Amino acid sequence: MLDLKLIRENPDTYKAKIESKLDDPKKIDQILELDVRRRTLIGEVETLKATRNTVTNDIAQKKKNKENADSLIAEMKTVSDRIKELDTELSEAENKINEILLYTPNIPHDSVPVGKSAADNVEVRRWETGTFTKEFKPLDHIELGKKCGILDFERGAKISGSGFPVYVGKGAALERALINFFLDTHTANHGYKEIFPPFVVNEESMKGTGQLPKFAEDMYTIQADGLYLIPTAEVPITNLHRNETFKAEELTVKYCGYSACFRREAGSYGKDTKGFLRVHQFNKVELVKFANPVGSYNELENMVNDVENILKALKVPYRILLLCTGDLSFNAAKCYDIEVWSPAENKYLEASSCSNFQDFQARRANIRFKPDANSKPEYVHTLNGSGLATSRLMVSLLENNQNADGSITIPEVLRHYTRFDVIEPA
RNA sequence: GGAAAAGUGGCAGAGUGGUUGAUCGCGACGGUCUCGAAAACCGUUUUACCAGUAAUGGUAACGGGGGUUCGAAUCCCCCCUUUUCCGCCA
Repeated sequence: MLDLKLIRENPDTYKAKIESKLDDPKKIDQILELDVRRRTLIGEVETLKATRNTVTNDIAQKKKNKENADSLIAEMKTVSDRIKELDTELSEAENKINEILLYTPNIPHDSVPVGKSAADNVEVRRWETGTFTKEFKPLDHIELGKKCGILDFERGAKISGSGFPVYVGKGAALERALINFFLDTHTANHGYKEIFPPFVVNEESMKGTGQLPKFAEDMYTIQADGLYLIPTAEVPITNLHRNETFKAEELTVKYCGYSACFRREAGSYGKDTKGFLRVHQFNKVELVKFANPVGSYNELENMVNDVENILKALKVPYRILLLCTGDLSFNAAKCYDIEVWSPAENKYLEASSCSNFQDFQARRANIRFKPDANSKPEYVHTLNGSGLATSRLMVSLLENNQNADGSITIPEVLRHYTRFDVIEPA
């Protein structure tokens, strides 16, 4: 959520920034109009409340002296009625402002390139060691999965629906190995504290991180209990500190956590439907940071490096993109996508995005810190990144490590976890 | 699922319709004393919003939301959370 005061002070900047994010700058005008109305109403109603408060004291005094206060009471009755009316109008105006703000995206950081679509994203760097150079035509991950008997999309569709893959045998073990490898690396080498969060959260949490109200149709819901299946561990982990205030010296707080992720992917039917490319349930280890605004952009760069270390260790070719304003997600002020190479698709697949949300989520979720003992609390900056999602990484991993006979070589760093070196065709 | 109790300022804990934003204590902060510290003593100590350059003034907030009343921390209704007991399940 954006800061109403800052909007009031710099309306033109905000309009331009919103427009660069391909959203409607008229929202800013609407907010400002409602804000004027709101402040007028506040002036009126608070004046009335002030008189009521003094007269009410007079009434109390008269009653104490056994004097008659009937006329004052009658007078205050009409004042109170008017107050009630104005309060209603006021809360209507405030609700409207809030509603618009909840649907208004974060504004991009100045270092974000202006652009209209994914085509305008800027490639920052590339790491190609391990690119597929073998002498045969690579199979795609679906064919490999079938050949080796490690992935079962058909039975997944039978028991749950399409987009719910089943991992079998060494496939399941490999999935588990990846998750453990990510968590161990981030906790042991990168200084994150591990969290194993609930996979289901309440509405407040979904609002706090910005999934609600705008993206309600993307969530799986548990209607009877008013709960939501999480689309990412970002939601429970960021909300751990909802309505809390950090001490400055506690920052940066760094968490990593595994969760299954549930996404309805409403409206994206027919797009990337093959195998793992777009699924309703997948596994992810998420990185979350609560940072002092002063250093938050350094923390973003560090987070990208943390993810890169994993890919380098796995010897998966990848590239880093800096997203342009038009491709930036609703919550983000700046975002890097990390894409892994799929030799069978002959393209890069998004496997991670690392974002700085600045105070956008912190304002919604009321997460603050005290710069020093005597100062007023300020909002922290929240950051998060996938470190990593297993499904698209699995695509790259299987395809890049396949051999001519259809077997798949396990990257060395994972063998300690899998306790096998190779997956043979079934 | 059933029953009971509780939810007040950083913490602890008073307060059952009228100057109560809220006694007292602890903590924190500032000061006196001291070479320094402790102790003691004095003082300060919530947040949000509105108006104002500011000093300051005003409004609101006692788990959340409604209601009664001229007036609600205090009365009524609904919800949430916590604790305890019973049942059920692991």
